[in-house]
Amino acid sequence: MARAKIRANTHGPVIRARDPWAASAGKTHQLLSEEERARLAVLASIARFNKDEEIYREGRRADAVFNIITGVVKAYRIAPDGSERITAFLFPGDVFGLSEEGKYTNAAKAITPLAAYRFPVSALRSRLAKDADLEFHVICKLIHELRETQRHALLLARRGALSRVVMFLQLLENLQAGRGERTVEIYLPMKRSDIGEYLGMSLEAVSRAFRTLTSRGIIKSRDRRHLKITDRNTFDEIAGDTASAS
Amino acid sequence: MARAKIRANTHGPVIRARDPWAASAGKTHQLLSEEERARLAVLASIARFNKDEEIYREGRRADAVFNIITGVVKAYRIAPDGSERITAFLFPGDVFGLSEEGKYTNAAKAITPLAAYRFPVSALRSRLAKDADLEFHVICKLIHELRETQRHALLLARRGALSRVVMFLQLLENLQAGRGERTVEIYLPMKRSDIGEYLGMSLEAVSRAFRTLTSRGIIKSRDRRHLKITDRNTFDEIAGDTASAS
DNA sequence: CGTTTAATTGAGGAAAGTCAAGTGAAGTGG
DNA sequence: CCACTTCACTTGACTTTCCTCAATTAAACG
Repeated sequence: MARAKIRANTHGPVIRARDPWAASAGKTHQLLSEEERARLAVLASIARFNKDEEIYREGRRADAVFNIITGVVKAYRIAPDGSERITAFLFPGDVFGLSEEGKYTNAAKAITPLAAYRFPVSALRSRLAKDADLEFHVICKLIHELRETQRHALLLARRGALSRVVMFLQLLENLQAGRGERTVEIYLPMKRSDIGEYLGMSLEAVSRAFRTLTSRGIIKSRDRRHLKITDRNTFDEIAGDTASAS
Repeated sequence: MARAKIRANTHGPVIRARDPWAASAGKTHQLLSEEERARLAVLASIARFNKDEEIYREGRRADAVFNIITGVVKAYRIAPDGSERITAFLFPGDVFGLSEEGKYTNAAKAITPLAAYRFPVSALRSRLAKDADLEFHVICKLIHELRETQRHALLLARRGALSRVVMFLQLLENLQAGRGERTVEIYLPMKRSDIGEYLGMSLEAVSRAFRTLTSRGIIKSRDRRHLKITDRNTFDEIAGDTASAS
């Protein structure tokens, strides 16, 4: 972990995405060349946050964009009734802190200890203006994020609680695979309530869905954060789509 | 209508979005300069489609990107059980046809008569590589679309049918306002079933929601495609957020 | 080891989905 | 121009599902 951090630190930012044009079998890869990473690294400082530490709040003046080195972030909004809605979970290689009219559109909080590059928007903007290649990579990353968000919307359009949870597990599995990690076990870095807020359902419903999946022998959990898929066929059937696609 | 078409045709593509950095009071504006429009126009041909005509299918090789001149498009996917899920409605100034691994990620169909610029991806890519300003505008548009999609996800996370329908109407109203059209009346170019598929609920539920809103005196419909908001306070209250924000 | 926070489980009620029938609108052909 | 056919939409009755409230158990932290 410390090792990985130092490596990333030394070589500069990593932006992971799927190429919108070339075939890549669902794998994400690093978009930036060594040279680009170096040029970007000089703009950035490294920011660290503790678990559960707030990074920024919705509506605050957006002065920086972040790129995750290690750790997991949740992006969320507070509904007028005080409830939280999670819009995305962000992992190493992801970018967050995009703004609208100069203000952050969601809040962001670290849900694990976090290390991230911090880019002042002004510096980043002028760098972008001079570097068409880099701009192109930003476009690729944005298209990638757009797809992920569409996927989230697709998930939320699902009626059944089981479908949603299964799609969510698929999502995590794909992300893990995309980062090149082992996928025999799925790791859930977030709480049940966070899952519920991401899936648009109560945490009780999430809990019940896990129980149902376990009792049907579809998944098996080592502890509350680690589980294995023991019946892939039924799993994919509940998900209802051909897993790896998109 | 014919007039607008000719104007757009003469001057080239229009890409509407909110600026991610400057304040713009929720208004979208044209991102491209006259010069850029001219440079883009030479790459494009104009494609026309009839109402209900399919433009492309999910998974097809993505050879072109489109920019709407007039008309409305729905982007959708067919779920494995045969049901349709609408991911977005697209209006004049919007871009569609983004791909992943060289393939369209959704299908697209015209829901009104449609005129659109058609850009071959190869030509567009090489044009982009030479034009940093244009790339920047593409980035702005993508960020804008990302927000819209997040908004859609946020909408889908809502529990109540009324909330969803009201948020949907807000969305249409904002889009109309952003395009500079009159907003005394909201125009719904799509069918009830399309609305249902966008909102993740049955068309019956949509119908019932409209009835409830009408009977409570919150909206008043001239016909099935035109309605007015007669009680803005209650309307915004049901939507639950401060309307114009984001 | 005790306290706090996270997660599970159960019972009851509200809400939307499904099925099915009926009404209204639009487009077609005589 | 009108009758007929078709498609879009509305409305009702019934069923399923998940949310809410509340009580318990399990895990994490000092």
